[in-house]
Amino acid sequence: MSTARLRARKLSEPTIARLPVYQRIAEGFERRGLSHIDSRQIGELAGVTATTVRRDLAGLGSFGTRGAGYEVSVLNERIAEALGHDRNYDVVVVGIGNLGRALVNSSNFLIRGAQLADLYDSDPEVIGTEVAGHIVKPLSGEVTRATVGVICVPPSSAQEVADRLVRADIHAILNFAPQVITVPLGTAVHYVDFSIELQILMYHLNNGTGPLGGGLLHSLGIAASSQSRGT
Amino acid sequence: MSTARLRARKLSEPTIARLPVYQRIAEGFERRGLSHIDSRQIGELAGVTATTVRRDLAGLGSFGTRGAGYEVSVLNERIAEALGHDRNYDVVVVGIGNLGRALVNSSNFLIRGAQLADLYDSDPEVIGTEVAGHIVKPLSGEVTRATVGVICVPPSSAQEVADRLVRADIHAILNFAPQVITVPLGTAVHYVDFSIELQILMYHLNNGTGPLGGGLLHSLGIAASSQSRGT
DNA sequence: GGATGTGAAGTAGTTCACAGCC
DNA sequence: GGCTGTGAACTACTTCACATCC
Repeated sequence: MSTARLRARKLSEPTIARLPVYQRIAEGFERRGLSHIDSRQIGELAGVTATTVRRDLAGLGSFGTRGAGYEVSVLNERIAEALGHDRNYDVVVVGIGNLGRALVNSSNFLIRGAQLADLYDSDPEVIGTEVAGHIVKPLSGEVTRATVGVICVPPSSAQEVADRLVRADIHAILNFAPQVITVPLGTAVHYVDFSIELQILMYHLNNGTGPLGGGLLHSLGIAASSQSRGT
Repeated sequence: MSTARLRARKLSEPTIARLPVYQRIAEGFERRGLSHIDSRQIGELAGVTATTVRRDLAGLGSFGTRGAGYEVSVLNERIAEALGHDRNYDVVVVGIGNLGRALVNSSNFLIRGAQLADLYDSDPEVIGTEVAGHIVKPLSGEVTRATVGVICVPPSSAQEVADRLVRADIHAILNFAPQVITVPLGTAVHYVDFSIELQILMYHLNNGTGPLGGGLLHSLGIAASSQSRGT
């Protein structure tokens, strides 16, 4: 592996959260047939300064061209590498209600490097139906071995589902249920809560000048990710 | 001026993003009939240190009791105030597909201070049906005056919908479509992108020790909002 | 000329450590 | 005893400014 060195670099959390944004921008340029992009353009679209973009990208190795910017195909490639998109992780989704359907049908959710392995639900009406090209399986059975498990069930059954995923030897969980779940040491849980962004918006509305009243065209809030210890 | 509420205090962005998490934890304690909670407990459940919790809460005024912690009802109240939950903002949702339905039916999305005003869709099959107690209106008509507009349509029509919301004098937009939209100065747009959290998870999987490989019980990531390309 | 990449400076956020109070 | 609230120290992140290279 000649590219092993890229793995070794440790990127800061804010940087990691911005890379997917840059990548989407680069993909847009690529679709439009543009071959180059510079840090100022990325910054404007991403809502951050050009300097921040350059710092972030410098962390992936120096692949920009002075005077010309970044080649979009290379940019895409480097970000994909950095984020582990060359890996093809299997993703299982549990809970095929509105949210689960929205996710698996989204052009956006399953990006390169993540592939849908299986869908599970407990509702007999849903089991056996086809969603996003997959037959929904009963939750009662065995869960496929996969890398990432996504929980889209109501909060009341989130913990039960988490336990099941853990039993299936899944060590990375993305939890969309508004419910704190506990898992054994060595398993990662990330929580996604779309009400938080609404609440942040409300805070700023309520307080006049935030990052938005300030007259900016748009504001960018970045994921804060952290961890806790438990039982 | 000092009679005014805690409004005046300016909270840091990371603090604002954590408050909704603390609030959910406090609500959980309240439901379980517990009257007090301390910073260490909140920290463990939220995935941050006890010191961070105390700093954050100190920003809302000193309402803890030394030796005993925080009274959950007071804690809830203070956070609600700080986030502007006493305001009752009207929220309109455009795009009643899977995602729109998931949002409006979620116990979680519409929190105190935000109330659903109207739902819109362009699909004749959907218009006129009842969702979450509201009759879905045609997007072709006039959009109700509201405080916050939520976009849940496919990326290709996101800009068009944004224009319409702006015309309806809405100055705060929450965009779930993976598409950068441009709005006039003075309008705030927050982006929610649930693939980002998955990508962060993948990065850490790929790199072994992240905030998760470190052997922690679980990590807490907060929904990311971001920005991508436009036009 | 024009844009990257990066030391140096500046700013924001977190953690330490402990005084203060219950 | 226990836990809050906070100055002080520390760490992380961002921005400035410019040397560097195409």
